[in-house]
Amino acid sequence: MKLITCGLPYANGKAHIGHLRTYVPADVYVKYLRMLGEDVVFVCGSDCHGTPIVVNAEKEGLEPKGLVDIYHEHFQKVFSEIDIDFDYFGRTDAEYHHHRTQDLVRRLMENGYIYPKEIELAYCPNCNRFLPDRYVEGICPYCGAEARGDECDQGCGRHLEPGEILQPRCKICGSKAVYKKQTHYFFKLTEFKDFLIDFLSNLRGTENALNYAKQWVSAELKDWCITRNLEWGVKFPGEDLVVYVWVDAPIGYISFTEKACEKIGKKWEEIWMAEKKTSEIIHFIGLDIVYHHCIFWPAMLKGSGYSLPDAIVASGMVKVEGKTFSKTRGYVVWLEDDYLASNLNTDFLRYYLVNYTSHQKDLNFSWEIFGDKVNNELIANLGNFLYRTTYFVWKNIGDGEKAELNGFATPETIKMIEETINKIKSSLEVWEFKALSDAIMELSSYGNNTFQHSKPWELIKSDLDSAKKVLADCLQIAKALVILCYPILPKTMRRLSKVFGFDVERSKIEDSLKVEDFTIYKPVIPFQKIEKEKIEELEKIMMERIKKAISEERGETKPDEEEIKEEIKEGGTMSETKDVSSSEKNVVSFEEFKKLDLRIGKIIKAEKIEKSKKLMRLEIDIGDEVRQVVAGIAEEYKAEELIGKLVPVLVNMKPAKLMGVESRGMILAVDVNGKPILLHPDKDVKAGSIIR
RNA sequence: GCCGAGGUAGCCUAGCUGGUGGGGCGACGGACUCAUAAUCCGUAGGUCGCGGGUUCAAAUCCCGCCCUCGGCACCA
Repeated sequence: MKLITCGLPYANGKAHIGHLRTYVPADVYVKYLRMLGEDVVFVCGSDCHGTPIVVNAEKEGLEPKGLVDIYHEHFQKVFSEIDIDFDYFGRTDAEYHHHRTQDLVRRLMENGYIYPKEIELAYCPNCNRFLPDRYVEGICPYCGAEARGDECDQGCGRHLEPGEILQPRCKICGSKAVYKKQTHYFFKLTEFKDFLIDFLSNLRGTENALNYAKQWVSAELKDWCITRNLEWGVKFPGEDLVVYVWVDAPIGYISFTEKACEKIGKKWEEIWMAEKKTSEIIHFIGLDIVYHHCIFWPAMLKGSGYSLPDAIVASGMVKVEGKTFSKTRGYVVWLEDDYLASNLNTDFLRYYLVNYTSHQKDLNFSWEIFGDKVNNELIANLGNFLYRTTYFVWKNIGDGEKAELNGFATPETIKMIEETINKIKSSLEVWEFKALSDAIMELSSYGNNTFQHSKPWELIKSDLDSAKKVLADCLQIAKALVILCYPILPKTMRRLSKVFGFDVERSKIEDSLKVEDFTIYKPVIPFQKIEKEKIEELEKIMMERIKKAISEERGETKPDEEEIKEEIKEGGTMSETKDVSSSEKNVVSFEEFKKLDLRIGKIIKAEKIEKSKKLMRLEIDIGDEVRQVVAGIAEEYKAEELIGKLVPVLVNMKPAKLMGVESRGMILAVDVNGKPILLHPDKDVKAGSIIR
């Protein structure tokens, strides 16, 4: 038995193309395994806990559950329309999931892997409560950017542990938060280091995932705070706390498997209980959650006696129109509002996602390429062959109802199909769905070739027997294609299998090799071609969204269409192209220059920042005030020699924090191979003198 | 800066135990008409990121460098 899972969608926003980048290949994989006779369980579900959901629900005037209901239903609907057929699509706020989570946590406690520790947490005196990570805003201790309590989302992107953030403020009322002590619980991740190194060396999956994970484990591991102050979530046993959402979310793989097995009559213990395990566990995830699946998750499972995953398959990132996927910047394709609303065949999208590039690589989604691929590959090659073959037989051999062809395929044809099947099998082993679908398209091409060169339209007039021979070969290929394409194009192939008088959903791969007589019922046109206008319409929708996002970002000027097209062509974001050098554009207007507040400052105090290699804390007199500036010059200059020196200062530099020290301004220096050389005015001038 | 993954015709890619660089899409020309102007045949298009080296022979091995993407790090 094999268990296949997909990373859980967070029930806080709508489904977009990024989700499908993982789910479609996983579904394709599952459908092939089933056709190959494997016993498969396929599960997924909504990730329902965590602060963002609580915050958003509050914003919408809903209970968390109410918000989750909306998105849970949305995801289910979208997945079923796109023929992603999970055996069970659960939700982590369900009772059975809480039960499983608590069981796992208890086992970890019993085995001594969880310990309490008093930590300082942000507390809002005004709201009179502890602030969960996402309710806190402040300064990232690593890069100095504005950050959320759990993650430096604007700056360096680092995960922040509770209590790490500097200058915390309450996100709800905006007032300054204070630190208060409270006991939380930690998972001894550090004890699993050796285990993880060993585990990862045996883990299968895509290299993109495994390489990352190995890199992380060999670096420093920290114990992991697994409790939070929140009402919404799985109660931590014996405390008025909730387990961290990243602890309970993956446990959904277990709890959803239980429900799935209940439904289809299998034993979930054979999958998930270490001592009873007889099955394989394969996780399909996005590249962004490799850390959780390759580090936290196996350690949790190991520590609690559950089974370990056998393979982690990570899909590459999604780009939209050549740009990094971004909901806020408008580079996104919404499944319901964009794709499903367009009434395009959902199989088209499945084909694109599977066939554009290797599963591990970044996938670029562009409506223009989409239209080209569908019209020129899917329809012109595959669709055309299926239709021309079945239609020709039905029209020339049949009696209006159906056509019965006495004729059998030749061994050469069977061999060709066999080769295709072998390619499919070997591609599945390494999760290469592009190679797989290319092999199928090759078979279709071979079919077109056979048809074209044998000229049945001429033979039928002179030599009916020869014509039938040719047609039998073509029909065999066509029927094989219906079967072999089904996992990728389920909707279409279900329809087409009826033309051949069988149900492809119940077929096995080997059925495509079965040589038999054919009966063809009235053919259907496999795919509807995509009109140019449709593509333009969809491009326009995206364009409008990007335009809106840019104007929101800029605050005023609205970019025109040409500008965006230009920008898509060039690559690089709007803001990047604005100030990044590209010969002509690399010209600064006087207006722009005026924005810089450059002055001469006098260094009145200097001291090296402890524990830092390069950083120097400076106090600089800039005329009307004394500024604290951090500069990376400690390797080149000693504190004593800096006192009294006049240096150029960019006064209105965005403030930042470095090594926990605030820096308000930036001193200018010459860069010689990365080493700073300070600049001094030619004559002695007053501190605060303007530079221009 | 460090660590990964990459850089092969306009785009997606195969080839990476070394031996005259394959395929698909697009472009161009032709053939055909059963077919959703689909198909089939042919042509053009590549300094295989750059520079060295090993070798009779390198996209393929070694060294250095550049660029892209992702992760990490004390960029101000």
